Amino acid sequence: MRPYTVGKLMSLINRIGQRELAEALKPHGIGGGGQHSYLKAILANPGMNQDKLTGEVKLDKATTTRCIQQLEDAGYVMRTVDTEDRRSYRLYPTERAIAFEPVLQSILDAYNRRLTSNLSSREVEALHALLHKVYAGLDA
Amino acid sequence: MRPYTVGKLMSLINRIGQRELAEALKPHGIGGGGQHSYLKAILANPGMNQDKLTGEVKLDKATTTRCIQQLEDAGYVMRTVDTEDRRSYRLYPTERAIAFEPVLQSILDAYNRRLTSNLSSREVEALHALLHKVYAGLDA
DNA sequence: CGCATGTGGTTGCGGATGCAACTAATCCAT
DNA sequence: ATGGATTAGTTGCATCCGCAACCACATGCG
Repeated sequence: MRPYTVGKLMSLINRIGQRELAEALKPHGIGGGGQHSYLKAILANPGMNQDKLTGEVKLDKATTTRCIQQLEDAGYVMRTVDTEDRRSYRLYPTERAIAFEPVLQSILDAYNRRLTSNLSSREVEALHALLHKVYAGLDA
Repeated sequence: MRPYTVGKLMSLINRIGQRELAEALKPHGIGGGGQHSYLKAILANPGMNQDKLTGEVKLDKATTTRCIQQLEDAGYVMRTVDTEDRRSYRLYPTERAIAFEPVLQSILDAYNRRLTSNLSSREVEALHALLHKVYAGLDA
């Protein structure tokens, strides 16, 4: 009675969800994938360099380079060379990004609500805790 | 330090998991992504055409074309033109695929066990049920 | 019949992402 | 200090995937 495994379900949910989220962000000039994660991290922690950011977002540093490039082109992020270490950049949100933050948050909230629209708040909590455990197991 | 959202957790888990699964399948000439899903579906239901298969696996029909192509090249799948409808192919597992089935199943089982290695069997059940609900909500 | 419509499958294109190789700057041990 | 590791970031290449345009065959309606 279980047509799909846990792995397959996550794969399906994720693919559908990512597409919907990308669709919601597109009108704001923000591409799909991790871009919104990067922007959120920069808003929460201005001045970070790309390496730290890569660690926050848990993607590849090459992906970081490309997403930051796109966010910069879209006018959400500014990069300045770090005078302490001229290999690295310090990343800051632009005015546009700061003004956009509440909108971004509302889009992400709506997305997470949609993901869990079939679940009671107790179930959401349970799912969250279980996924945390799963992730902790993989990370090790 | 804010915790990850449900959406982000699924994204993280899925990315790590897909990579590991692809790694486990590579020695057998099976690429990552949905390829194993297609092979499993063909083994379970020989003679299907690609359209039905696309529905089973829930991916795009273009992706089906490419994955079947790869499975055929790797010697796991044979295609014969359907004499009833010459537009479509009937898909069959090769001897190699049939011999491989138990191995494939063990790899997928190991993957799902690894995903849930931090969870009790009761928790696995709960996670499974919750993901089903989430998926049902998205599908609608 | 014959053309319009529908359907199975393929291909072109673009986006996302990881790995590996590379550049430039920094750090460290001698 | 100086050469070898290390580190921040970039780029090339490969894979995966969806959408849309397209082709060939099938079906249905007049």
